Amino acid sequence: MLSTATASRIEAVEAYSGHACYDSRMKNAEKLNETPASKPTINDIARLAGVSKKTVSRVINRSPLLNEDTRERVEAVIRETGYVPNPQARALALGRNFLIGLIHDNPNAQMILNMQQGILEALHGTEFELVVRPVDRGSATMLSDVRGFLERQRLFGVVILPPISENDQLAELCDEIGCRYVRMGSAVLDDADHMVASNDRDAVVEAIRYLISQGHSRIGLIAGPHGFRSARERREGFEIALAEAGIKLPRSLVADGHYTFESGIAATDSLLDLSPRPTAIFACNDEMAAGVLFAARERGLRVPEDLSIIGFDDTPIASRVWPPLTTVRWPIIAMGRSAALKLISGSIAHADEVTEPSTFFSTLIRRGSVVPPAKA
Amino acid sequence: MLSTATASRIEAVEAYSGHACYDSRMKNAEKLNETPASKPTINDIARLAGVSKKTVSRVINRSPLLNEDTRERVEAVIRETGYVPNPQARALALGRNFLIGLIHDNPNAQMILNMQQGILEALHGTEFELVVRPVDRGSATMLSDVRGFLERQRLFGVVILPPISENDQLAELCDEIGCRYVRMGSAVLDDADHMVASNDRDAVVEAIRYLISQGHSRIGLIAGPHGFRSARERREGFEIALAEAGIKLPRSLVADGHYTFESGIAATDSLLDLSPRPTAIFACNDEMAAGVLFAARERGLRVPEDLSIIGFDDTPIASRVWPPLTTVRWPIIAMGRSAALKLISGSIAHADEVTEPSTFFSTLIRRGSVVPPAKA
DNA sequence: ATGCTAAAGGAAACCGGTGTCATTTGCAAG
DNA sequence: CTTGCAAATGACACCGGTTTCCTTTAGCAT
Repeated sequence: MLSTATASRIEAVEAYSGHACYDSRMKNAEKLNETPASKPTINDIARLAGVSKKTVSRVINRSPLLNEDTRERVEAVIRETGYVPNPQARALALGRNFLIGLIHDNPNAQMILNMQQGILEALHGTEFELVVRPVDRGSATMLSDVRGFLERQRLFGVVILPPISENDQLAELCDEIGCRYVRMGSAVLDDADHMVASNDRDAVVEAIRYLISQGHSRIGLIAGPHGFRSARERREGFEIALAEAGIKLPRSLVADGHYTFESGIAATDSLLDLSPRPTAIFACNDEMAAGVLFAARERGLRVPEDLSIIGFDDTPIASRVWPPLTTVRWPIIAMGRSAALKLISGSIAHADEVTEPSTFFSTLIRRGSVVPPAKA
Repeated sequence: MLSTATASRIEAVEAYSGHACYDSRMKNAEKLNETPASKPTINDIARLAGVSKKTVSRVINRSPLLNEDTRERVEAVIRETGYVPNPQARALALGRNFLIGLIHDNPNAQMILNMQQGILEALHGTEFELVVRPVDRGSATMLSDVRGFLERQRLFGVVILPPISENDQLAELCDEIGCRYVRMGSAVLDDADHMVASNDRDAVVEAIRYLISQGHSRIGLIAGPHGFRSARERREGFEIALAEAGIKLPRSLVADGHYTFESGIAATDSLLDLSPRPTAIFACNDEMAAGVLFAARERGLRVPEDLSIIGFDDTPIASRVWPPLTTVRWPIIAMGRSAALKLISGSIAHADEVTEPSTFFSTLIRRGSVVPPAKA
């Protein structure tokens, strides 16, 4: 008798040391347990419906092998009790979670958040939740970090955002672990089941054609960072459009950028030092385009009269500066939604035969930053 | 014998109907299972170390009741095998997940993302993951949505972002369910364990004092939406600063805004229609301050010569417009980190006695959008 | 030596689902 | 009237941890 009391005390200490969280809320939780209102389990449903656990499980999972009467009886009990299956138990039994991971290494907040929004729209009403996971592309342990994350959490699948999505090793890792994945990108990087792409190159061709149609021929380019697929695609679009118009430009009209505001300023400074200077600049993203505007103002240049500007992404900044920037909009939210649907289709009821598109098209948004060049 | 084969086929159908996901990757997963490399479980560790499951569990949970020899032996096996406890099994046994939820209803992408960054910094290296959950504050089912989310997922805790954090019912709901929570806010809304606050009011007092010190006395205010605590705090700061300087302004110098760019433009239009018009405008966030700048430009006003502007938040837009905006910066990332640490401290090893601050201080960032007013 | 206690560790139940396999029942064919 | 087979359902083990409770062992006073 005494030894029993002792043992209890011991284990109390043990528990305390384990996860020390004895605050006031614990008491509330205990009270909750006392009430009969604690959540019903599959056993409760089985008992109330007079069937076995397995039958309830079959109802939950829409097994076609059930008698209609049984199904309806169980469903009635489920409705009455408000029963919801415990996702942790399901995850354990299935060896797989109902979590979708979002892996990104991108500095563009708006892009990530729009992507999240699109994914969450697709996940809404399903049992899936979204887990975010930023990674450090520079880190030597990046791959093993992600591996640990995927293996430990046993995610259902992941959406990988650019630019880290361009890393083929990451995709291979997912394959190896058996984790579904969808990569977002500026061009087709993988097969249709694993990829959602925008057509950056075509969009840039359209943008540059527009500049040319307005009479520009000395057009500067602020490129994206080396090694980024989006940077390559956008630059190729630039070159294609010039080539088809028969315009040949000196190498000096192409400046390097890093997709940052500051790099946009620096690149613009070098471009505007040229003589004759360009009458228009295409920056490979809006951050840099905002830098172009900023740098132009610092020099007292008027935009668009003295310099036309086009950006890429249609982030909020593009419409908030003065003048608002002409830019390329790509359907981030729709792409996020599509990526998530690709992952979970087959696991959700109403998604029979829905094939999500893999390529999305961007559009040129014409605002006030482009006019014909001043007569020289 | 035949009936066995039949049953197998039946259950195969059953499984198919349940979660239909028979693609090529399934095969990979099966192959993985065949390899001996499949993840070790607590049973493997127990066997290899020659102890019981419970002892391994005690090692994992740092029970003080263990013999040092035993602990070291088990830890050695854990290291060798690279064993990591299965979070799903733990979640099931403990009745609680190792997931931190982020509940928000905010349109400000940069704020949410910075907050995520701060939280993830705190979570890094722990077993916790971050699950994001946007809610619709207008929706009638908001509370029951969140309830379902919390109960189903059995989250360890949640961080609630403004403005939804100001909803007391939400906090009560967390209490009732027994889910830890921390609310972020512009003023103290709850006790120190459940709250991380910035001092918006004081920050605005400082900003307005600065305008006054520059010689401004006709200062317009673009307020935030009714019902937002941050809007109230910032407005009070405005009034306090004017009162202490003995400045009395007509009611017409206060315009309503909704924290959006467009509402900033509209409010500015009404303020600049006044005669005499204000020489400075304080907008309660940067989005609206950008709207002020935009609207001023549309009228051909020079900023800052004809109109000084101060914003609030120091979002990227503040430094990317021309002229860059003087604004108030609050330490979002640090606050996010602190919120997460408040939640998990006690459950992580190295967090003994660390008490996280509950109030954070904002600073005025002086850029180019404020100069003394032109002599009238 | 004996008895008592505390420390250390193990056996088995449990968390709430799913998978495997067996059983019951109904019905058509032989 | 069996026999054979499919449909419907159930019993039970299992997923990988934690908790409860019990046993073994060692140390110490009597």
